[in-house]
Amino acid sequence: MASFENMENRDLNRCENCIIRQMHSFRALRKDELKAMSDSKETRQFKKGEPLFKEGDRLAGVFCVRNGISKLSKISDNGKEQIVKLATKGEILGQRSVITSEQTNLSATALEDMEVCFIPKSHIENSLHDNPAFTNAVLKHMASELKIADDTIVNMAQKTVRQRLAEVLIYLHTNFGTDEDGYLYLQLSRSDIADVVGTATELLIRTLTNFRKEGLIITSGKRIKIIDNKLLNQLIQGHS
Amino acid sequence: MASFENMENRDLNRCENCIIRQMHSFRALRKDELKAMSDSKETRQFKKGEPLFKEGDRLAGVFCVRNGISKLSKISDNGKEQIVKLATKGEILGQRSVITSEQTNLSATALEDMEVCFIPKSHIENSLHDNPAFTNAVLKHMASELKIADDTIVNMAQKTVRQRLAEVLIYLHTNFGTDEDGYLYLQLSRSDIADVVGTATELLIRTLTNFRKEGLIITSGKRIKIIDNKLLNQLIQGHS
DNA sequence: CGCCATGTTGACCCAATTCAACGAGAGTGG
DNA sequence: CCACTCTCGTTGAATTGGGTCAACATGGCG
Repeated sequence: MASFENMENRDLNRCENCIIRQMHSFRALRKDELKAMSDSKETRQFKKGEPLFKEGDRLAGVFCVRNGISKLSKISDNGKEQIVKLATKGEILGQRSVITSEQTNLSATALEDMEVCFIPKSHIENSLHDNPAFTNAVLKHMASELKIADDTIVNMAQKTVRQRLAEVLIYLHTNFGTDEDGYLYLQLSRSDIADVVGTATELLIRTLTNFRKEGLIITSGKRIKIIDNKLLNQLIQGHS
Repeated sequence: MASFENMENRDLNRCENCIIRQMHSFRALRKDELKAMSDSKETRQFKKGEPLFKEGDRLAGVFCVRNGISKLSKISDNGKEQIVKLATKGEILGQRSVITSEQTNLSATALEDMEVCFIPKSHIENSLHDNPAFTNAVLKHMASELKIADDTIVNMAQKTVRQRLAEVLIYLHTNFGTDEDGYLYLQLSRSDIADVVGTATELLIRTLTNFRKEGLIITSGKRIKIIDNKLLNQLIQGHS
């Protein structure tokens, strides 16, 4: 019996032991909540390019990313895609729409092969109902998401494509890191980068070319390596 | 004694009786919480143009708008102001930064003479700590703010000034209504409208002029009247 | 080997910013 | 009361930034 419990404790597929949990509001869940969650959760695989859900879907639960990266995006009225956020290991997707009991506002698509836990929404609802610590943690998280979103609004409205690209490159660098050669780990397609920046693919490529000519970056195929972090950072602020 | 209590109940300056309260998450507060809040709240007046707080301030509490309208804005790195949100009667300002115990991310400025209740943050913190219904209400509210912000990101990134202006006009119409002549009640300055739309004042004015020529709106001084709501709405979506 | 998706470049056009000038109304002080 | 200034609205014209279309390269991948 003791050894059985031990085994269970070591099982990394159990939410109780999931390292991912440490990274976000699920940290505030009690043991019993985690156990129940773990018993009814479902692990799913998504291949690169597959949608986790689409804008307007009604979700029966939330997705907890164990591995891989996904984009959260929306098609604007004039038909162009805008990527609002990149979500990676440890992030919860679909939380917002479960909280408000609405349809999802954004689509989620795998940018790499992904491993994702699907957690039925009843668990979230129950915990929101009777675990104030959890609710508070979620609230804090949502508050900082809102801050980021507000800042993004200002950037989109006021900055040039050049500045926004510089910002995105640094974001990709600090959040997803580099491979052994110093190239950005996350290899987005040119058109995905354009959709993050909020511009056309052609202009995105031209701006990348400029950066290369100015010695700010090096490219090798689709891979990008940041050379002059400092100048890139200056770019974001002052005009030039 | 009985008559005294009666008087107190009718006193509209008491949070317990404040009509504003019905409009938002404060509805979820208990009577005792409201009483305590009411005893330590402070009513303040702000004149048109005065700041309630500035980006980067540390707030000792939140502001509950009783009357008047304010803008929440931020100066971008290249020095231009972007208005992120207009807040009116019944809205709570500074809530986000109190929740995350951070400096404010946005500045708040009165666009009209305002009457505002200042509520020390301890009340919010206490209620978040021991009134789950309140926390949930705040969470829901923040979740829908986040949705709005995400949509704004997409609009800013993908729509033209013409489309964004159409959107803002309709927003002003539906949220703040019109005077008896059908003109928009909220008379923003041209440069404030430009700061909401995210463009230069000159272009804003030109776009307004185009709308006038096309019979979509009428202007009289700074006042604006929407004539063709339908066409304006179509504009926002399809290109034209 | 050839196909299809993705990356790249050129040229053109429209959208948006910027600088400059001017007019009109709202105080304000003489 | 007028002249003054200040801010705000408005218009013109020049310039830059960004979007679009079309052509072509490149590079996995069946």
